[in-house]
Amino acid sequence: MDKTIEIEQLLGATHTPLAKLVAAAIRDRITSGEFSIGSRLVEGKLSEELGVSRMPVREALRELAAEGLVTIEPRRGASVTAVTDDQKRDMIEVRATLEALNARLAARRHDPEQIARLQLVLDEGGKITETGSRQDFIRQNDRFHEALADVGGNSVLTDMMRSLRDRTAMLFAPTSQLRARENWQEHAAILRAVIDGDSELAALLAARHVYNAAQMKQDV
Amino acid sequence: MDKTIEIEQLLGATHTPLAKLVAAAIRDRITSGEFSIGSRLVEGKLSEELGVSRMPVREALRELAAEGLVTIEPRRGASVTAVTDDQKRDMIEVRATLEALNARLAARRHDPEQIARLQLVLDEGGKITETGSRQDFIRQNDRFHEALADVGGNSVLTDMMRSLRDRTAMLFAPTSQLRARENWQEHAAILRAVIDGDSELAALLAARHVYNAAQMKQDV
DNA sequence: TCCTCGAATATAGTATACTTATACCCTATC
DNA sequence: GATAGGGTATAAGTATACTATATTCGAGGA
Repeated sequence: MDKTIEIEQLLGATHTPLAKLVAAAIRDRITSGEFSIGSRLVEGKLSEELGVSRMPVREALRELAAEGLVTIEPRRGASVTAVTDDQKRDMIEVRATLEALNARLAARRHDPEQIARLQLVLDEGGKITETGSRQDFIRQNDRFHEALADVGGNSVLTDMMRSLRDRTAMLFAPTSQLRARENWQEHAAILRAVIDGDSELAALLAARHVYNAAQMKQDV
Repeated sequence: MDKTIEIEQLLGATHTPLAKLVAAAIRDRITSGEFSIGSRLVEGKLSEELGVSRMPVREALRELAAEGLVTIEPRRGASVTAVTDDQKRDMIEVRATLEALNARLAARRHDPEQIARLQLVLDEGGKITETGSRQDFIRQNDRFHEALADVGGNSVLTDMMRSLRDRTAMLFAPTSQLRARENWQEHAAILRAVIDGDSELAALLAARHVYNAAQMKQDV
């Protein structure tokens, strides 16, 4: 039972609540595809596998339900959320709108220090796009969006965008080296608009960026 | 202990999980101001008061934390979320943007059946504004926004708007009969734009409506 | 007098045990 | 042979008991 040992070590090292670690473990297994869409997540099974009691597992499942990754039906238990095509469209639509708002705010606030940090992330990402692994790219992509959210400076918006990013992670995985490069060029264009203080352009580019990354036709 | 009896009755009547009922009870006490901002919500105390064990209370607190109503610090427990002025501004900004998006979508989709239902809610609300209690008004207001979200037809958006509505409930309580009447006139104007299929006007009115309800200057 | 260290208490985190509801399967009857 | 009803098994909901950590208050020394 590797997972058990792993969690116990983590428990010893950190003071993080078990539920958080369990949630992370389950989240991993879902995003990696080990738990396929619609499969049931039984509290007892998971608690045995992870070597903890049912309570932390239960809490973790509720947490993941709040994130939208799992669905809980009363007296029926938890299962991996099945995302319909409609819901995908909905999420992307909202995400595009929120990213646009954030880009607009970022261009307006125009905080030099945070923009410098964003520039740094962008430059790093340029290299990673060429040489790094897929995993590295995804992580750096996340960093860029997080940094851009910081420039925007709206904490509520930041949280919501992060949540949506997590929930759409599977949909947005870059399909090719070409798409990864395009993706990063779009980031650069957004940053330029932010630096220029061109809020409308920044908003437009950010929205379009989401649709492009989702490889969907934008019907606005 | 009235609350205890109340909950037990509900438990007998419905098959809703206790945690849901507990969450509702705590939510009520927070929004009604009985639990003031920043006050600690101790699991043991609440479980005693409500006549249930700590587990449902614990789950309820996590649920409320996910909604943003309470804040949980590891090993420190839960407290009523203190919302800073900055965060209020942030929430209103995001809410205005999302309501605008929804109104735009509603005007585009233009579903006659759902629009008819919305019209019904609007008409009812007109009467309540004049004769009903403050509580009735708040409930009807909620119904209108929920119905408008249905017309928009984006489920993800609907959930997010509901969450934001809950979190900003205190900020939006109508301060006067005059404001309540204005509020309802704004609703009527939004509906008209939706019926006309004028998506841009609907979006503009919806955003402005949020800022007006929050009694904030709109700086867009 | 104030600061620091430690012990006691309060409270969150976790485990285990018990209760209740749901689902599935088997049997009996039509 | 099919369907309805009951019984059993499985898993969620809830309670209680135990453990670990944080905070508070008091005592002792600087």
